[in-house]
Amino acid sequence: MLYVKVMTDEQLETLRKQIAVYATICEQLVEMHKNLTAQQDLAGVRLGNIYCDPLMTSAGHKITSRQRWTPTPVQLQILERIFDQGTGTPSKQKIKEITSELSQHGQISETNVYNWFQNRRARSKRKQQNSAPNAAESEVETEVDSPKDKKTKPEEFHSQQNSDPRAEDLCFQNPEISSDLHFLDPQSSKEETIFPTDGSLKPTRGLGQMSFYDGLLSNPSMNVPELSISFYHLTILPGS
Amino acid sequence: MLYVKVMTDEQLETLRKQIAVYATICEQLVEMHKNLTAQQDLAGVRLGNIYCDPLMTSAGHKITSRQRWTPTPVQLQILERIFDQGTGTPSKQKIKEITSELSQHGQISETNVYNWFQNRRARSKRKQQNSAPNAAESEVETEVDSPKDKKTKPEEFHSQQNSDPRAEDLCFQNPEISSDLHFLDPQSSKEETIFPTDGSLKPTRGLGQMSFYDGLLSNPSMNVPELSISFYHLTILPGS
DNA sequence: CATGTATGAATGAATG
DNA sequence: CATTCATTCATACATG
Repeated sequence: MLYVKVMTDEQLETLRKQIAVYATICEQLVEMHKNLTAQQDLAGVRLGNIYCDPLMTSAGHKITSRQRWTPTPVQLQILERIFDQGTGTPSKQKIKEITSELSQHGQISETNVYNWFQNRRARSKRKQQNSAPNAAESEVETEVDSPKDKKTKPEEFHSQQNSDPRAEDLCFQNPEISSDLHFLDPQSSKEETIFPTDGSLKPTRGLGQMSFYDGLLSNPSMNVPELSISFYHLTILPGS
Repeated sequence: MLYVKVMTDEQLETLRKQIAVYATICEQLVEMHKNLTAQQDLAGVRLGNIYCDPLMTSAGHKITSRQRWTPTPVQLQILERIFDQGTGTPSKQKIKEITSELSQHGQISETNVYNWFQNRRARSKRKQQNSAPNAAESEVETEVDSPKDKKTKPEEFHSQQNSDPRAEDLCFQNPEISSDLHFLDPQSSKEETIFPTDGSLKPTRGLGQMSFYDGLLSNPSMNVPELSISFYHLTILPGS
């Protein structure tokens, strides 16, 4: 069963504007901050580091944990990008290069990179097979910026929705999805995107724990993540 | 002919996350600024702030909280039983079977089952070794448990999807706002908003703490908007 | 309404 | 690669 969200143009427009405000705010904030730090230089605080967490309480023991490597936002971004480029074979050499590059954005080892790719691929695959059946016109799946979305897959709907669609008048009965639903051809005509930018930030998980600078100021391009969501065009034909 | 935009759950989720990043960035910037300024005109004034909390506006929509799967009593019971049977290896195939069975007692997916066993085993083991080996010198290890750091993290939106338990029969659940798409089932309107409008998304964060950015954030044109876009729920019944 | 706990999920690393 | 383990995160839920 296909299951989607629908927006009117008006809603889309609103969303677009609202998000634009966010982008603006972020840019401004960053700009302001830069000026500020430029003035007094220091600002040593910056690399606040994540896991320090002085609030750890319990007195006595310090934060000794943290053995597991955790990619910083930038690193993750880069990794994802590389991953998307399809070069599914991170050769030994490649690994070294990547590691080298990523090390500029934080602690990292070749093993980390290796494992990352290993896991990324495996999970990406498993996720795919799990949501395969539902993919009617899978190609329509615009890349929504994402490589392979997270684990979230359209919950298995208990199969039994086999009964003939009865509420035809109110429903979208679609004997053949393609006949009732006309998606914009993803290839020929570009679909609409909220923002035309390339955007490729995958906020995989809370960023709160990572050094903010890793994600912003350390980033060469020093920019706020761009948003790029594409939508399908759904044309509703007068029901039968 | 009606004409609307369509989003899949994946896309919606991506959008949600991406926007969350903006919120996080704003929050972090504010936090950083706080640290910076704290160096120069430390302490003092800043506390004068009042918690204007202008963003807490909270339109108060009861965001449909459907994220984490929660096993029903029956399901749990079954799971436990299977677990006790010792078959520590819920093979792929077995998972399917179990899932299939449990689905008769409520929404559930293979992933859920998989995770459940994974966690069950792990925790079962940890508990065991946590109480048994006490005889040994536990020495310094006063707090074996999880550090449970209290780092103040920005809200993160998890939401996976899955959604209404029973949407198969109706097709278009439409929120009130648009009369555009009015041809469907007005009775069961289940509107969804991208974000809870309770302000948790805003860079606001704690109470009065931003002094420098107050102006910015308060600027009418810059004010972070309430991100609340409603979507229609469009369910496409499988053609026969 | 704040704080603590149980637990579903995400993910780095290890093993075959 | 395919699976599995271990650790950590974040939220649901119970408590005072």
